[in-house]
Amino acid sequence: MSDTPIRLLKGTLDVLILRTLGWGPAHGYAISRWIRQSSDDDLQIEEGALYPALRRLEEKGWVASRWETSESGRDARVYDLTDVGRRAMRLEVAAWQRYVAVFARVLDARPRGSIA
Amino acid sequence: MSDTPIRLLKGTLDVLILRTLGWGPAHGYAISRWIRQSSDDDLQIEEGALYPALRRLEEKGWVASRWETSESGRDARVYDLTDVGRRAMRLEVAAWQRYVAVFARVLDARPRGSIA
DNA sequence: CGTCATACATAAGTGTCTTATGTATACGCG
DNA sequence: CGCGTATACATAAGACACTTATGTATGACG
Repeated sequence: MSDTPIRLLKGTLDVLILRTLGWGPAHGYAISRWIRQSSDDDLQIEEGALYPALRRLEEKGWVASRWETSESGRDARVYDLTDVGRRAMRLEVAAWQRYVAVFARVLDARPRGSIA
Repeated sequence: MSDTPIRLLKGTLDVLILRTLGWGPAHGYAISRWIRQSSDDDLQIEEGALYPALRRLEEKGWVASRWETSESGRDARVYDLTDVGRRAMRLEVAAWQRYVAVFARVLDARPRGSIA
């Protein structure tokens, strides 16, 4: 949409990945592509952020991975939400929405008189 | 509101400070208090985050500071938006809202079939 | 006169991002 | 057949902005 891709705020990538995997198993490249496409090219996930993030999620037990070979013969590591991960996804999405709501409260708040 | 204060996402503090100073000059402690109060105690700004952030904003030329002594005799460093800072505030608020909108697009997007 | 709220400051540690670099395969095209 | 592009993964180095911990100091209140 915009001319320049938006810079990711640190700590906000995991929920995007989790939500994406909520639609079904996918490999890293496909996750990245889905986020880019569904954001209308506003979000470009760098590989240097994506793969470490997938590792972290796997270490937390929220996703599981396995190597697969597609019909075309290409190898790819396919990620899938675990049961814990699916619950975490819902919690993380809710946490993000809470964050947004809290910010809206502060940004919209109007003081009576001086705040100092 | 919640039992535990929300953890700040990195990179999201500046816009809160700028918006707060948009209501008028204030010293650090008052900025922190205003953010806490207007967020209904959800956001607690740590001093280790606040003062470095104010320094950054001053180095960018978005805020200016001066030492003042209140009627009670206490010294405090009072911050105020510069003209550039006031424009930056509007841009930063808009950038945050854009970020939220982009995230909503991704989180709400529904694939047709598999994304992989 | 002790404790709490106010007020500022900085160092050390942490985590997650960007940038840069490397490897390797499939596919279309001329 | 050779070449560029898209696909696919991985990691190191660096930057940056938080948290945690610590320190100093004053005013107000009981």
